[in-house]
Amino acid sequence: MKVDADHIEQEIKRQVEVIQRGAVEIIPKDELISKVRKSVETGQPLRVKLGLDPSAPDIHVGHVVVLEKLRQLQDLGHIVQLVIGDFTGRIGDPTGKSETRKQLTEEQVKTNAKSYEQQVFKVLDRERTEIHFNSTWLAPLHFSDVVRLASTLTVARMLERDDFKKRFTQGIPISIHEFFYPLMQGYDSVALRTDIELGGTDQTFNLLMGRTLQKEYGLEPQIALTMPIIEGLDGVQKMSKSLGNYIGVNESAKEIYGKTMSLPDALMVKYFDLLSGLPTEEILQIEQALRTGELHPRDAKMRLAYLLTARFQGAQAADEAQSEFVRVFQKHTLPDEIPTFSITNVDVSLVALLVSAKLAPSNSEARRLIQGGGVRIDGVQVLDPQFIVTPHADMVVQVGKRKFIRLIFS
RNA sequence: GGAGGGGUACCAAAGUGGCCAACUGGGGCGGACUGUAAAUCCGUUGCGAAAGCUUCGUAGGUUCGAAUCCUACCCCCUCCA
Repeated sequence: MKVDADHIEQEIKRQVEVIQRGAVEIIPKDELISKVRKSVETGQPLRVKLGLDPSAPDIHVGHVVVLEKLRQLQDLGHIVQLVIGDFTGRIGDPTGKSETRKQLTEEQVKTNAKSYEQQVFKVLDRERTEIHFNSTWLAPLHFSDVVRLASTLTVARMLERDDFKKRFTQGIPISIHEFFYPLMQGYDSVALRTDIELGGTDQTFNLLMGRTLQKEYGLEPQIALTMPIIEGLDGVQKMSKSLGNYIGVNESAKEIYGKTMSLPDALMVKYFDLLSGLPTEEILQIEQALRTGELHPRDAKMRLAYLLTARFQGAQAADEAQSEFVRVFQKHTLPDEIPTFSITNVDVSLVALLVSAKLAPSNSEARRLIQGGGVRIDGVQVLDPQFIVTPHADMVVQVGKRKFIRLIFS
């Protein structure tokens, strides 16, 4: 009897430790412990929610930080609830700070959901994942329900949220309906009886909203678990699609490898921590070796790039990407595979060729590239914007460091 | 409902009748240096081979000539109610 009790205590401790690792905040921690306890004692898995924006089905490694944690929870026996915010998406967001969010049709939502599944299961366990669409419970709500929902919050409370506060004080518009997004997300947790909700630290407010609303509806409040936001390729701003500083899990092995290599050194350890999947001790070793100069930062980064590539595109693709990288960027030889571009065997201006091969967006841009020394033919820099190309088969045209085409005759 | 301020390129921000395809900074792109890192330096950043053409919230108007002046409209912000 006593042995059993010890065992349970141990298991609780183990689970809480795993859940805690790498997390920024767990609000509140003692409730997490009691939820885990209940789950261990009853054998009832916890329901762990993650909301997804239906309009942007490209998962990047910033999301993976959170997915990774979800996976760990699954491995502890818990259940993941993926909520696709199709209702939110269908309303659209006319004031989205980056760009007007388009309203999505049902068709698009479906396609995007498929795409999510394909990507998300590179990390998550399909067997322990439920997929929900929040229109299921949000669409049938009456206006009176909505008002009731809204009445639980005050404007002052809403303005506690960082970006609202910032925009408010800076005089940047906030539409009333934006206040509903946190409410909707919180209501998802009510509908699904969520035990733990995950998100980046920028989601803290929304995650807490779930707690507030659950209490309001007489449910046990969820735990908010936040994970660090990872900086993108520029090393400064958070990784996001709209900033174009991301590494997507669906990108080609070459891209993933190359983009990882272009990360600022300062970010390496963080990436190792949150994304490599290596055991903590090993990461500490790498960190140490980097500090003492024992390990060349380039080699550490190559290791990281390899691990990430292998994770999303498989070991074989990672091998290829790595040798390709060495060949093209370290030895400056031609890449293994160069996209071909077929032309007829007549002289063309280099400018026209660059544009038709999509190596440059416009003639003017093409000319600038040439004058700026960014264009090579068969490895030889061409500086004359009037240059006329007399093509031969297998001629290689290069723009910048990474864009190549090989000519073939049609 | 009233009063005032404002909308300029990817972003921020100058420009208030010709010298403006539009200062400057950021970002992007290209080059040099490297480890496709960072930092630094250089070039470039509407289209067009060029003449030139289309751009400064939208639509009209005044003028030899407008981002700049006028009219209407749309949008944003602040204060008051």
